[in-house]
Amino acid sequence: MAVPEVRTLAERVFHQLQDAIVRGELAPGSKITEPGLSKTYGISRGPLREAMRRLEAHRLIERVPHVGARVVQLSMKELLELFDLREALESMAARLAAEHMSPEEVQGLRDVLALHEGQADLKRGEAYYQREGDLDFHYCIVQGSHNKMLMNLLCDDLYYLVRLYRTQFSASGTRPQRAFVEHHRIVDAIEAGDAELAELLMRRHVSASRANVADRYAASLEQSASKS
Amino acid sequence: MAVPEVRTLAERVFHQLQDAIVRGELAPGSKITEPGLSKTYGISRGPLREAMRRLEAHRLIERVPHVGARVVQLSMKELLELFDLREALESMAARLAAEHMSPEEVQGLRDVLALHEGQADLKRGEAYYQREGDLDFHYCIVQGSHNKMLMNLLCDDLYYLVRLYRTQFSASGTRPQRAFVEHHRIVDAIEAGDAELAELLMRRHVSASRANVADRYAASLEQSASKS
DNA sequence: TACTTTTCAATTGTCGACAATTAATCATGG
DNA sequence: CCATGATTAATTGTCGACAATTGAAAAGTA
Repeated sequence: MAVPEVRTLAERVFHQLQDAIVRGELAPGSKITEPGLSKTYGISRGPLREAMRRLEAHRLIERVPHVGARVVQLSMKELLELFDLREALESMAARLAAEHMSPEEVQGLRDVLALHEGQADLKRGEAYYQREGDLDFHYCIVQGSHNKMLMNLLCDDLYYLVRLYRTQFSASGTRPQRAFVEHHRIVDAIEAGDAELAELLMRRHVSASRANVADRYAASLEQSASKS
Repeated sequence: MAVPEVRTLAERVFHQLQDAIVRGELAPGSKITEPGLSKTYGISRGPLREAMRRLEAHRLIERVPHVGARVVQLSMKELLELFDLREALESMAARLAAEHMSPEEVQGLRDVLALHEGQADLKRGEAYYQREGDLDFHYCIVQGSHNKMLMNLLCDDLYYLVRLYRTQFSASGTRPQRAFVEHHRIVDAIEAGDAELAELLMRRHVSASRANVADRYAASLEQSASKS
């Protein structure tokens, strides 16, 4: 993956903080203070504030004037809303990808799937790799849409939020295997240039993913209820 | 319209600059410098840079490290991409609105249309009010979706870009009248709770709007070609 | 004259200090 | 003992100055 050249301190700290949040080192909902981070990362508050502004723009932290900032914490309602957005946007991306992707790009997609499958064989049951690979797949399709606005929206804004909650509600049971199959069907449709089918399959794929998350959440609620 | 309370200098200047850009006072593509704006608005570069970061987040300006910032300038390709995004997102909003809007909210929508129609009678032919009213209408429906993520995306990010190019390629010919009718049909579908129809009508509505912009652009190209 | 190199002015990036606001602590009175 | 109000410590907002980088103008050479 091409690491973007970092030309300023603010930019470097932005990426460091982004990583820390997505990896869960900074827990969702936890408060972050400027003097604290300033000392942690060894920079003054100026560039730190710029980094925080960018995090706010990407919706990874929330700021209140004169009060402070805290790491974003999505409710289940909001997490499901996020999936609804993905359904609308990624199905559109799949349609555009089917219309505009070059043969080379399609081959790249197949490579991602192959790599992905190899990892799944190696680490069957470990959801972590599966989910990262899943996101790579979706990332490629968005790129294939050749729609700059859509790429910005999904890759720069929404996917970081998705990654944040990836570990918490990752796919379970037979879902990973089924997701594999769905991925292949989607690539088939794109390769065939069948825009309508690609759109439909992607819509169903994201919708199934959403349902899986909702089910796991409901299950976790029942479990915690039976304990008390 | 509820003006958000401004609690900091950076926030105030952010709104002032946002207005200046959307109203066209700062031309698309024009370069903006920190010392310049700092003197214009009578604040130091600290809060000004925060305001500029927020403008960048909303995609109203573009910054390059160590070089500077300039007001965003969409190519026709990007402008049409923006309409594609709206088509996907607003059709989704219309579907959700049909499912979740309360009778009071629907009445509010009707009020907007009535006000809108009165203005159109008063100022027939003046596209400015028409387009502002149009955006109000779309704004209301997004609110009616009750999807916070969707509201943020459309109202905070995309609509400012739409407003930027509203004057340049506003509806023409019989388009405003037809847009009126389409608006009413959409509200009818929402009031009837017909989510599928509302989604379809909104998709067509935005698509027609997009086609109108593309036509006007093609026409302006022909005109400038015949001149030279 | 055309091209390269050097210099320099302007702009952006960074820092530390001070002012304004907030939230928690503590004292006071009921 | 609880509630209310003042005090204070901590955090955020703002400012001006200095350092680093860039792009262009100026000087020098083939």
